[in-house]
Amino acid sequence: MMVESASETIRSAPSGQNGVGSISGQADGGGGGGAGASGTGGGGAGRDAAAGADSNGEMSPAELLHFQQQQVPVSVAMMSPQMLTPQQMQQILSPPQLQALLQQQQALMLQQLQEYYKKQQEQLHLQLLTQQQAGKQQPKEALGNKQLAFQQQLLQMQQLQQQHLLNLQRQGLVSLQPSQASGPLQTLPQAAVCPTDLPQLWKGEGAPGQPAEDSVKQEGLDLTGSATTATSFAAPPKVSPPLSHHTLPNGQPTVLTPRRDSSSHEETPGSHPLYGHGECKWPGCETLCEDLGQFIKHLNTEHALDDRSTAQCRVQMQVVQQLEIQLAKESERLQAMMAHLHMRPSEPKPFSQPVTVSAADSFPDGLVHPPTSAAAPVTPLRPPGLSSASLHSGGPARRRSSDKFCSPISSELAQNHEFYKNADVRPPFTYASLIRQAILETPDRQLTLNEIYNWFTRMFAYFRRNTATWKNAVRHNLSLHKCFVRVENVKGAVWTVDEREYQKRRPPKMTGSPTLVKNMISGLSYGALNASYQAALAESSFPLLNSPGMLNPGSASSLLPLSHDDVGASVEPLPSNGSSSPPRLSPPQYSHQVQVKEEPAEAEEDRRPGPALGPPNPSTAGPPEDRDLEEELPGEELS
DNA sequence: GAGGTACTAAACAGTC
DNA sequence: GGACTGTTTAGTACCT
Repeated sequence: MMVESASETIRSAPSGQNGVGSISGQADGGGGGGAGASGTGGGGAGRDAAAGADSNGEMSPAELLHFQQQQVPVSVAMMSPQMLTPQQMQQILSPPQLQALLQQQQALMLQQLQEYYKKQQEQLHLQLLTQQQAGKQQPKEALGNKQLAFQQQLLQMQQLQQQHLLNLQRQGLVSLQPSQASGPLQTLPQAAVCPTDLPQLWKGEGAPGQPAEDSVKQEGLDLTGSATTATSFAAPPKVSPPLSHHTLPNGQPTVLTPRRDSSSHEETPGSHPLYGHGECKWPGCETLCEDLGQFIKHLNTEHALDDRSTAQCRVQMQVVQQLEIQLAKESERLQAMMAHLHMRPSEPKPFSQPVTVSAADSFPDGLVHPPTSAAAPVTPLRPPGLSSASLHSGGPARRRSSDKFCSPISSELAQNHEFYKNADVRPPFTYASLIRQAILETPDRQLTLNEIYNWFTRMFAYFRRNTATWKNAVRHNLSLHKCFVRVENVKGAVWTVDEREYQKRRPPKMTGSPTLVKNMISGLSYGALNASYQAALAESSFPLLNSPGMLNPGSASSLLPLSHDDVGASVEPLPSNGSSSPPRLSPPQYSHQVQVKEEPAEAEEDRRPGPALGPPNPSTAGPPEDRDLEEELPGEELS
């Protein structure tokens, strides 16, 4: 339960919160991004802060940047509360005293910080308003440039704000609780730190001087980090800033490594990972050092254990995390591509589509699970409609709600065939439905027990282990459910499915069950990733969902000749009284399902490499055993 | 809480 | 005798 809810949260986070987090949230600036600052910044105060601007309230982009850069050292100085280093304070003060002092400083710093950024926001808004008024007499290009400059400044300011808050966080002055932080505070922890943010982040505090063009370029790149989710600016939509959105055709943001890191990270023995090509590779430094000794000296002096270095280290940690997520995504993409290239072109490839899931989404427990089969590499993806609760379920998993009532097993399997085949994930279907699916997938609708076993192991990586358990369960289900009919053959016995019995054992509960409807809708939302799946559901599920009882068994079967299975079965209102339906009215599947198998299982097994949904074998159509079973079943139903 | 359903485990018997 | 197949029962858990 916890896992599922957590993963749901995570699932919604990557595209939404992350994207809006650091970058777009900033881009929103006066709007949503600065919830703390801009929320109160709508007024006209802060004129003194705008003293650097022209009397007209107009500022050129260069002036804006200059203004902003001038403000930075002041803010840094203001936000550096400690005359003593934290280490010194720890030595002097006792823990309670330190705690009290920290809390006091936290309150003070937060107040100052909020006031400062509030002023900044107000000033910016004022300038923007002034410029908008003045821009009525100006060409639109000029207005666009000024607005762009404001946006850029806003971005820079908010990045600096993040840096400062990061500093405070590192000092323990600000606790970054996602729910309590105001404004950019809460955006930082989940922020999608695009690698291209790095130069800007590093230099935001340490390197105030930055060319305007570089700033524009970097901010443009910054936005690509969240370009897939939000690129909204506080500016009017008319303004289309010439920001370069480097987005791949598949929608993934381009991962651009920082320039300084574009060089290889070769590390020779005796070298330092932060030293290469004669310069310091500390983020944002690039100080030239002639040799390693000079670099070490530089490292100890310039990058000692202080707040700035620690904050930069923390940011670097976030960068690494982001890169790891990116790596996970790209690995998934690679796996899907490889799977695609090794499959028949006509075969459904449910995971070749770019499923954007976060790493936490992919790995519910945060770990990379080794493959359980040497031949089956784990594809740690969650198929649409599969809740995380059903992933890696070690014990008895109850998944009735997501089983037959909601998800058509054939569609699910067709969609996620590769997933279940490779991932050690228990399929969210009952044994009965799986057995039935295995039988119905064969041309002659019959399987021996061993073939059922083989189908399980072939289709699901999960069933490649604990064979005794699940095979026992399969046998148990075959014997327990009347829907599975054993037909004796000369060479053995085969199992068939009595569709009527199968549907009979599950009374329609779809209507009037909020949970089921909810689950089904939820499943449909996942299915939206696949157009065909959605279309199939639209044809089958939704009409049934909207108008229960409108379909009779025959029409339901005609919708999906082979696999109307669970949708039809779960919705079809079978008569409670078995005698009310004509006993001889065989469902379409049942009419041709019983055909005696003439060939050994292994040979047939080899001819069916996958979930072949081929047409029934005409040579075996209409055997006499069909009649035998039909004569046998009505009596069973009438009993 | 009752009833239905599903899963797991186990015992047992028959067959090969 | 062992493996496989099929049946049955019991306990447990989940859901309605």
